[in-house]
Amino acid sequence: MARIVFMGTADLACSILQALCREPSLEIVAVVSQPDKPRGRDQQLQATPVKAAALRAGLRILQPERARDPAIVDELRLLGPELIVVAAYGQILPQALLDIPRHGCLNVHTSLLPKYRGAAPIQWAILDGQPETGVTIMKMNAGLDTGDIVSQARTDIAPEDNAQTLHDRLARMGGELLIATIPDYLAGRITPRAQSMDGASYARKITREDGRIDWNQPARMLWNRVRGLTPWPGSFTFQQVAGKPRLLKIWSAQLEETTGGEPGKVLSADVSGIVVACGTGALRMLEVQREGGRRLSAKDFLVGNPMSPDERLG
RNA sequence: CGCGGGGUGGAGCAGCCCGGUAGCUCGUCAGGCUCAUAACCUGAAGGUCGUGGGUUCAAAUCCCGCCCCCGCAA
Repeated sequence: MARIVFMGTADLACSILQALCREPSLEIVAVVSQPDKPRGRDQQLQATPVKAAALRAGLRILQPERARDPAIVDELRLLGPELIVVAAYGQILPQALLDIPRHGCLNVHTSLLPKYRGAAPIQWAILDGQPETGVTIMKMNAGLDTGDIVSQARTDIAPEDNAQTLHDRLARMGGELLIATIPDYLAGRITPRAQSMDGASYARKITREDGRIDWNQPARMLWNRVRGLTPWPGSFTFQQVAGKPRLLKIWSAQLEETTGGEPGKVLSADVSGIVVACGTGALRMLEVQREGGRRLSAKDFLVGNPMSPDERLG
């Protein structure tokens, strides 16, 4: 049995951890996750998804404030792992930590490296309108997602995909690929190859403001924005209600070939959706949610929240 | 106690501030009209107004507790 330490924090990492747990040839000697943080409406301390999963699995949990803390590096060294697997951990790991396992550290990254290194590869792949993306297993080095590639798997980005569906698919693929890769990797049957110099890009963190819809942009870009930022942070616009702007989140939409009308103008609003003019083309909003309200189909939304053609959103 | 919105027939909302016959749009059912329709007309069914208590002659409406949903923030 190979002794393994797992490091991860977000939901994605849970899927990876669970895949590792199902593998009888691996022994997970410890799980490292970020400290509990205030979350939710009440700002209460909450365990990270990975910590919760590790607790259920009865695994040993470490939650250092900083991974570069010498104390935690020493503690991990004492555990004597042959391999460390990292997924969506959220901190840069120091060389001293990377050097601990005999076989180094493997990272599961949800993009086809060297494209979309960094924090939000799934969202940016959709935002950029990429036809495909994938998952990469790499041998970590001190850089940000710059390690040598061990294995990759790709998948098409479908029109129906959003950041959630793609995330879930890549999480599953990542777990499967990792399980398939580890035996060969540990046996030395895989030679990691360096990432190509060109084609590299960086997927910076998404912020709430990225969700703001600018109706002057082409419909296709806004469509990608809606899909790429669902479910978090979500894209949003504003509707003027009684002279005050009211937040309106857009959960799903379709591209509309219709043209004409000033950007932001409502072209039609009925059971088939709310069509809004964009810089180029139009966007048909299918599911929306106003502040304080729940997520509704355009049909249900319009019943109690009238929206008239000529109205201007933004 | 981080800020804020909300829980009213099956769905979405109005009514609450200024207590006194529960309203609107949609859906459902029945009938009619139409070549036809997510169309139109007529009629009908369907609600302990989240929950517990209080104030009052009278509470969806005012006061207090509790549960649940959601936006911001993280």
